[in-house]
Order: sequence, then structure tokens, then C-alpha cells
Amino acid sequence: MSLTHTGVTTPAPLDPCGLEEHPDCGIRDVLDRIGDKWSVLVIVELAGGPRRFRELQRAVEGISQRMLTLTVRRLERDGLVLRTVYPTVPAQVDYRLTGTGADLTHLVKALADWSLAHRADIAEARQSYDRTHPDHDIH
Amino acid sequence: MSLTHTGVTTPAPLDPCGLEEHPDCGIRDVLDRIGDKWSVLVIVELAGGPRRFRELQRAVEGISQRMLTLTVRRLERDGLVLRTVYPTVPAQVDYRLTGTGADLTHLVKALADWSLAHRADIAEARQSYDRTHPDHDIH
DNA sequence: CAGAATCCCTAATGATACTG
DNA sequence: CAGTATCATTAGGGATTCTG
Repeated sequence: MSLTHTGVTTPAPLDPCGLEEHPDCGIRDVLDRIGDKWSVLVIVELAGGPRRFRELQRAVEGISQRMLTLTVRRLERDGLVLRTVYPTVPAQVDYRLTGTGADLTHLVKALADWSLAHRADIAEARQSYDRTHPDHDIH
Repeated sequence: MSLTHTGVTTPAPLDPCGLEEHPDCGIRDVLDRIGDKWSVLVIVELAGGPRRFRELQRAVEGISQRMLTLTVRRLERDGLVLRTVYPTVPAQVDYRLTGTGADLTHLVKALADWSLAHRADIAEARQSYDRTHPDHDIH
């Protein structure tokens, strides 16, 4: 959607990143996957190599059995994680990143880098906001 | 970044992306902001230039007045968006990306690019999964 | 071990009405 | 126009119990 300003000499509406080209297309799918509470943490752990169910649960601190199950299932469904069942007894299952999943770690790293680079800015902005808007509660 | 899987000589878990270095640190803050339902769409719209409240609401299809308010407030609090009130009557307010917010659009674009690049893979993986796991409901 | 099945609670979002 | 205030709904997530 072109939002060309009607301004006389106003410089064309800048879109430095070319984001207008794909407003929603597909981003939601990815955000729905990595935007939840645990997926990124699981992916990061799996970036270190294959893990069994209990290993993952111990590594990802605070995750419940239920949420770990749901998280790995969804990652598996999206083809980001490969689940392998070994017919031993008791059962043994391991999870590992697929090619797509491994590629996703690059994106996660970009996110982590950006977060670290701007962490101080954001923290400061929040403090400033909370100081100047004491009554306001938007969390 | 090489993903060479030696297998034999690498007892140590490989971390091709260096993700282990910052497991959680700061990523959550960013994901909590861009992981919600509307923030990315608002940011993308603002990447096209300053917008007034109603303009934003019309541009971001489906967003309620309440959620738009909450979304821009949170973005403002994090220093990603600048809110300017003009003391006219009726009131006039515009929103624009700050420096940090504009920088964030780079990350959003990386996300969009990745999403587009892997959209087919993911869609196919899902279909395959749903076909082989008919009863399973994990959404 | 690796889950499946329940129950319960809270946060997130939506709908509607009202205001400076 | 640009919100605020309420109420209703739903999705996400946690705790617990049970099983192959």
C-alpha cells in the first residue's frame, strides 16, 4: 500500500528497509513460533547438539513437562526440529535441529545481538518513561 | 559459519552460532516486545513515516483502539517510538520511530526475509506433519 | 524415560461505551 | 481526534496425576 504523502516538496515516504514490500506475509508464522515463551530457549539449547527430552527439560530452566512437549511438537511440526524415537525400554527420544532449524539459529543470533546492543538504551528509556509517567500502568 | 559435524572428534557440544554465550540475556525483552500480536505491524507501518493515531488504526487492519493504544504506549516506553502531541483542537498526535526504533526495522526486515525464504518449507512441513499425525492437535 | 490427560489460573486480546 | 474505562472472552501456561 503506497502511502505517498500529498506534500508538495516532502521527500518521498522513506522506507529504508523496504518493509512495505511484505507487510505481514509470513512474518506472523515465524513470530508465532519464536515469539512464545520457550521456543527460542529450546532452539538455543539444541544449537549445542542433539538432546533428549529430560536433558532439554533440565537445560531450559523453569519449563514444565507439558510446555516442553508442546514446544518441541510445534517445532517439529514446522520442520525446525527432528524427533527421533529409539525403540528401547524405557523409551528414548532425541531432538535435533533440522537444516531449516539450524538456519533459524542465525536469525536468533541476530536477535540476541540486537538485544544486547540496545539493552541499555531500552532499560534507560523504560526508567525514563516510568519516571515521567508514574501513574501510567501499561504492562 | 560451518556446521561441519565431525561426530567422532567432537565430544564437546558444538555451538556454530555462538548462541551459548548469551542464553537468555536480553532476548526476552525484545521478543516480549516484537512477539506480541501487533507491534511488528505497527513498526512496519511507522517505517513508512510518521503516522497519526487514526492513520495507524486504519493501516493496521483488525487492531482495536484499545490494543493500538497499548501497543504504541509500550513501544514508546521502550524508546522505540516517539509520541508527539500537538495542542490543537481536536487533539492531534503523531507517532514516529526513534533512532532505536528505526534500527529495529533492520531486524524486522531480517525476520521478514527469513520468513519469506522458508515459508514454503514450513508450510510443507506442516502439511506433512498434519497428514502423518491426523489426530494430533498441538495448536 | 517420555510423554498424555486434566484441571486451574492468569495474561492477552476484543467489544463496547464514554470523554476532553 | 485520540484516547480512557469496563466488561467479557480466550489463549497461554503451570501443577498434578497417570501410563506405555
